[in-house]
Amino acid sequence: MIELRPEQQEIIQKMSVFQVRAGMPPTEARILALLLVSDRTELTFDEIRETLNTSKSAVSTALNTLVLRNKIESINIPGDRKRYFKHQLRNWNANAHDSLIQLLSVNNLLKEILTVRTTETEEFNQDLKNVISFIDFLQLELVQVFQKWNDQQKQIENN
Amino acid sequence: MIELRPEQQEIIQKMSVFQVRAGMPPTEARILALLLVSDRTELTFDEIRETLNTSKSAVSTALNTLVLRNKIESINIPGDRKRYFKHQLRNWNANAHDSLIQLLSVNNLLKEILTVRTTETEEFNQDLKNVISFIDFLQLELVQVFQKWNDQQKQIENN
DNA sequence: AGTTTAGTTCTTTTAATTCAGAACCAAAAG
DNA sequence: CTTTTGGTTCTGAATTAAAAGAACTAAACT
Repeated sequence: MIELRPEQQEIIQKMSVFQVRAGMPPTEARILALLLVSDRTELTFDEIRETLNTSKSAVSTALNTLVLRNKIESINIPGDRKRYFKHQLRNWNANAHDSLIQLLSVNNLLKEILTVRTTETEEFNQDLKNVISFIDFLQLELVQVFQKWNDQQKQIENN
Repeated sequence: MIELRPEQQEIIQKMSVFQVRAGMPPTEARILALLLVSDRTELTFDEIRETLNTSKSAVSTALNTLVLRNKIESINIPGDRKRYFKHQLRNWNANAHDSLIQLLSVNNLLKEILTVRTTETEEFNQDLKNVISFIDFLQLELVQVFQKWNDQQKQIENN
C-alpha cells in the first residue's frame, strides 16, 4: 500500500472528478490520477487496489480497459511475477488527436442530414452548411497544428 | 404530430446514438436530432412529445436543459401561446469553443501535479512537462484557429 | 504433486439515471 | 369565475452502470 500525502490525495480527488465529468468511469479515473501523483511511477495491481481501497474485480477490469485505450502500459519486470502499471504520458498527444477526430466525425452525420433536408428552409440549411464548413475547417487546421507540434519536437531532438 | 420519412427517422436514430455515446441523455439527444432533420425547423412542445412518443415530463426537463446549454432556443410567436423550439445551429461555433477550452483546462490540474510530484522521477516529470507544454500550445493555436475562422466569416459578409 | 500467488471472470448487490404518470399551476379563453 | 391550454414539478418505477464478492485459472514456487 502506497502512502499518500494529503496534497496527493486531494489531487486524485479533483482529477478524477474532472475525468468522470468527461465520461470516464470512476475507478479508471482514480487509477489514472494515482499513477500521475504517486512518487513511484510504476505500481502493482495490489498496490493500486490497496491504495484506492477497491475490489480486485473493479481494479482488474479498469486496468485492462486503460491498457486497451493506451492510457497506461503494463510492464513486466523479469524475475518478478507481478505486472507493473505506468501512466502512458507519452501517448497523450496521440490520444488527444484521436478523441478530437472522433468528436469531429459528427460531421459525417451532419452532411447526411443536409442531403435529406427539405430545400424549403433556406436559412436553416445555410446555417447547417456553415457548421459543416466550420467543422471541416477545424479538422484541417487541427491536423496542421498537430503536425506543427511534431515538427517542433523533432527540431528540439536534433539539438 | 410530425410525419417523418424513413431516412429522417434513421438519422435521428444514428445521431442520438452518437450523442448518447458522448454522454448526452437519450431524450435530449433525440430532441436535438429531430430539430435537425424535421422539415419545419420550429416545433412545439407537443409536436416534439408526440413525434418522439415520450412523456411530457421527460420532454419538459430535456427542453429546459437544452435551452440552458444554448443548444436550442425557445421562440414566442405573438398571438400564439405555445412556445416553439429551434436548434441553435448558429451557436455551434461558440459551443465547440467552450467545450474545447473546458477539455484543455485539465492543464491546470497537471500543473498542480507537477508542483506536488517528487523530483526523483526525472524522466516522468519531463514527460509531464511535455504534455503540459503541448496542451498550452494547443490552446494557443486553437484560439488562433477560431480567430482565423471568424475573420474569414467577416470577409465573406463584407462581399 | 500440492500450494501459493496474481490476477480473471462470473454472479449478485448497490447505486445512479432516466423516464412515466399524476398532481399541480399560471395564463388565456370562454 | 370557470374551463382549457401549455406546460412544470414531484414522486416512483424501471433500466443501466458500477462495484463487490466469490469462484475460478494459470503460472510459479516448494
